[in-house]
Amino acid sequence: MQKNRLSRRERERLNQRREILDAALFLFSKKGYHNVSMHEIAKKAEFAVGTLYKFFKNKEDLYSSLIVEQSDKFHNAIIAAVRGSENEVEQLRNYVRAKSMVFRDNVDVIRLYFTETRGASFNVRTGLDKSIRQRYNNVLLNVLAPVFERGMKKKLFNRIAEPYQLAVALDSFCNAFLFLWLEEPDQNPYIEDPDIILNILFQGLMAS
Amino acid sequence: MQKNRLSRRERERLNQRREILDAALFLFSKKGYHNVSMHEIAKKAEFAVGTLYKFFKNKEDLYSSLIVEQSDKFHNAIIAAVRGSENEVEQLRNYVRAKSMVFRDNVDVIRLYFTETRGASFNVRTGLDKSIRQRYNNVLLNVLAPVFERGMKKKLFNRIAEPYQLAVALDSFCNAFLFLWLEEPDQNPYIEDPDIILNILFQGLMAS
Amino acid sequence: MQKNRLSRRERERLNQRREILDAALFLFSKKGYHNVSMHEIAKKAEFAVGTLYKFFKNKEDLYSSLIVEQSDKFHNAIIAAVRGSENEVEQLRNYVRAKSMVFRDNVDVIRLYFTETRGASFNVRTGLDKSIRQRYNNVLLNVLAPVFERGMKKKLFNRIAEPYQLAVALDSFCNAFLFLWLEEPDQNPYIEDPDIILNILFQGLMAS
Amino acid sequence: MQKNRLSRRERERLNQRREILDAALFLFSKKGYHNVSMHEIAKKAEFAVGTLYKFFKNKEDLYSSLIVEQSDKFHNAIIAAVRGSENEVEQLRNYVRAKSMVFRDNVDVIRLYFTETRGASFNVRTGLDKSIRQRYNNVLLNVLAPVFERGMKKKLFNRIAEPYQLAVALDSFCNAFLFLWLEEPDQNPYIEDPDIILNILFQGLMAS
DNA sequence: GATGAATGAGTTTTCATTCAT
DNA sequence: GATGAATGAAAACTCATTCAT
Repeated sequence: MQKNRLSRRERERLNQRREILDAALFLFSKKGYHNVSMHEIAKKAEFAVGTLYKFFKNKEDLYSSLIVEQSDKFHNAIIAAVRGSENEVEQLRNYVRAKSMVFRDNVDVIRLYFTETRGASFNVRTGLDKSIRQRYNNVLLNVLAPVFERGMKKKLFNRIAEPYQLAVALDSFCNAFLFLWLEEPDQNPYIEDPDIILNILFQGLMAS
Repeated sequence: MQKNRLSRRERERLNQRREILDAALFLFSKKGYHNVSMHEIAKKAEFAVGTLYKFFKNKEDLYSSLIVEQSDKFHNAIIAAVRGSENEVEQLRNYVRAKSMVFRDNVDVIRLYFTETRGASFNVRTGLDKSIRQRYNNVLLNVLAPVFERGMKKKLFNRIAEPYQLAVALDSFCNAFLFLWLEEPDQNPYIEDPDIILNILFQGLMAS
Repeated sequence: MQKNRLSRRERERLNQRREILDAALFLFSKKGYHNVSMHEIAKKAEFAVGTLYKFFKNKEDLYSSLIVEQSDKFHNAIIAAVRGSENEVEQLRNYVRAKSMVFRDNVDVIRLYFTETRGASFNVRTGLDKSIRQRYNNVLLNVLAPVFERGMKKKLFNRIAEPYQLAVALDSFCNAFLFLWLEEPDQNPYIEDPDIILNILFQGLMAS
Repeated sequence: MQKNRLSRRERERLNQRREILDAALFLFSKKGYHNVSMHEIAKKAEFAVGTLYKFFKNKEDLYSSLIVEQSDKFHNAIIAAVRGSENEVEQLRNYVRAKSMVFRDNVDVIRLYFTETRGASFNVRTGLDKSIRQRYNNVLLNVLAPVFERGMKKKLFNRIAEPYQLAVALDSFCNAFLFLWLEEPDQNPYIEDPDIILNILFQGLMAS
């Protein structure tokens, strides 16, 4: 039997933290950092304001924790997806598919996430944005780029550019097309079929 | 024919508006919407706070005007660049080159711009973000996509995807690579040579 | 005609400052620093809270200004009184008389003042207490002690102790007796007749 | 005769109370009533906050108990010192000596004590200050004044003032000079030699 | 009896906006 | 038309006190 069971106390605390973060996520993603007050979060989470401060040093800390947690969730889902296959082409498909899922299942958070990665994050004093950008860059560098690298070694892919550049390119594709989908889900079916996105890259990439 | 000359009054007003927007731009791009006060802007622009409200309905309006103005500047520069050539390949090069220039010359504003286009714009209640996204989409749709369209008609390009999709793809490339440059200007030389960016797309695109 | 007239604006501002300080003085002296809120002061002074912050950086600053101002008023009154005579014995009488007046006319502030000079001032982070103690020490050192010094030189006084020590002694007398009066005004008539206080010191001091 | 031994229970409780008061004393004397939280005291005393409320009704009560206890300790030490001799002159010396000791050995608490006796005690709603002032007045009235009274009867002292007035005078001397010592211990050696303080009073007091 | 998590009233401070001058 | 003093709602955060375990 597994031993890493938490005490009831600890489990309860974790649950409460969860509930606070969920409430905060809901509100932040709907109204943005500066338009959500701690009282609002407390009310939504059904706690007293003071309780929030037992879990998080201050508003900034709460927000950071939230963003880091969500980012990690996203990144991990993507990493897992890529590792779910041995075949490089399939790995790329999985990558696109996983990103699509993340977009689809987290519609409301995704804009928040992009504010911190692509946009101007003036919400928190600490370089939260930079830290998350770096975390994500690691995904590109250590997970996606190697797929291209291996594919090239196996002569599956033409070396039309450096692996890291291709990683950046594919990722940017996904973001761009998925944002289109975000805007008008009906007209842009990229979420259904990863190949729509991959095709453009593959034309030059695939060794005939 | 009446020259569309403005009265001294009008010119003065426009100048003042200009100065307010410049001050606001400087401050917003440095500290973000919520960390800049109207007093700060007034002081920087050397006007009284009350005066700001003669030109802009409120803080939101001032911010919107600023973003719209900057966006238009960016978009116009890009459109002009594309129209600077007759040749489709050259037009794509100009596109990339123009985007690079915009990034390079507006480093501080560019993040602000992306907050409103890619990230989560919670600064203003009105759908400023949506409006700007649409404006930019028009650039892709009416300026960049036709380049691909014409190139295909002329058999310069393979029809590896729909023109609009290619436009989105190329644009996302530019953004992604230019962001890398933003992060570490020294290691990422994309700004100097547009072909680094174009190459990936061209591999499959160019008719052999 | 005198030229140091202030503009109407400046006079008004000074008046407002005055009104704020008066309200604050009333409340602080009645309830103490920590038991008075900025809202309370604002209400009493009939201003909006925000206005208080136009005049004072923060609560601490408001309090400091108040205490420094009152202390200076007290000190100046005492200094002026001593300088009001040429005769050393009369100067000592004036000193006691002036202290009595200060106590009598500022009953409510006097405790506040002593909190900062004798007691433990934890109200303000800056060493306000030390600064005021030093200011007062200057009064003893530069105003009262010289009276004893001169009196000794003129053979009016016996040198029963160092001038500064006598200054400290006389002052402590005054405080002690005046506090008794503060406690039970009716039974302790020290305020009326300075000689009651001076007598004890004079017994040994006066050259027969 | 029943030995007034306490049960183990009671002794334990007293010990705990002691530890709480010690922790509180340390913190209050360092930071002042309003800058110390109950949690801080609980932590320092190594109890849960709730436990503090078993011993003291509330923060105010805890503070009052502390001040009263300390005051009594001071007063008793002084009373005992005076009673340590039969000779009136020696009794006055003992008084000064005992006050010096109290100051020297309780440097950190002494300011707190004076806040409650001389300054403005706004910490507690109840008239703690008044009650302590009265207790101390009893020391002057019932212990120190009688020394002067007896000395006068024995013709040791001149009747230069009423005994109670002399008591107040001597006490105020001590306080004033000991505060000087508190400020600058090196330059003011009053603690070493009680006669430095007594001399001024003695000049007129002592029957030649 | 002891604990310490939870509470929420109350505090200081900021800042967009107005309007008398 | 320009000014900037005045406003007061609203925010983040603290902490004495309670009470279920």
